[in-house]
Amino acid sequence: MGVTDPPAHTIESCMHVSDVLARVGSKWSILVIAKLGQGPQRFNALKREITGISQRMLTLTVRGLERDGLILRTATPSIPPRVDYALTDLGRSLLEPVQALGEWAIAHRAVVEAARHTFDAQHRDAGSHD
Amino acid sequence: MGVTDPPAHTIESCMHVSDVLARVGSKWSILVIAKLGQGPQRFNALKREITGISQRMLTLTVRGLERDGLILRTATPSIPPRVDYALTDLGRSLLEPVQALGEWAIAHRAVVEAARHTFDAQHRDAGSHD
DNA sequence: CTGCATCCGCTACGATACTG
DNA sequence: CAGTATCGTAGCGGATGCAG
Repeated sequence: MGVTDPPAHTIESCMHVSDVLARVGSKWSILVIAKLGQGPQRFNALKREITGISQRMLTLTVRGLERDGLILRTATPSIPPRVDYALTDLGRSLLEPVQALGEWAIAHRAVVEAARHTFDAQHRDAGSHD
Repeated sequence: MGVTDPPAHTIESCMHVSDVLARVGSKWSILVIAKLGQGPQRFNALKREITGISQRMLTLTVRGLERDGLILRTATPSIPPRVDYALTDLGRSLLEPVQALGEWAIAHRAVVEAARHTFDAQHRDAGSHD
């Protein structure tokens, strides 16, 4: 097709970025990736480590991650069944930019919180009197 | 404060990262940030450029971004009213890691799609036939 | 131990209409 | 032109029970 290779990043490209960020943006996803970044983990190990996650969410999260080829699911057909999850090479490569964003988050966390506080304060009495 | 850079990334740190990624992960957010990265834009201009976004979502997105100090809202009290949105310094600093992640998305887009296809194919007849 | 299906509630999202 | 309020929908997310 007549591909109109754009000189810069198009909205279309941003769409794909949105898609990835939507997946990575799911709070549980990066927690799983971060945990798996420390080495392969079993299902219950992940559930135990990631406080607050439900079994359903963990299942859906790992399946989504596996579907995207970010993690590898290794099921051992034994009794009791053992399932290990590990980052793939693709997942590890994703870990880098994610960590970069993570460092930004940590570095500017205070600024963002302050901005929120300021915004909140300005909107508490916006249009109101004392 | 005692910045004793932690030995590794803790779960708690990841929580904050999740928070930021949750905001950035909202597909509309990065589109707005990307658009604003090209220069200040008016409300309708953003709505026109970002195809598919509703007025409600744009308002909410822009307000959330402003609340976090990522963008600056400049309202001109005239008839008709004119409101310009522009990236703050904080927003521009966020643009860097986001673009890094964006390049990852573009670079590995095909791989992810292939992984999805493979996963989908394997699960279409998983457990079926011999 | 792991995974899935169901029920149920909640919040996020989209379209419309109205105000300034 | 910019923004808000309301309504309706739909997908997300949590708890439970069951199956391999």
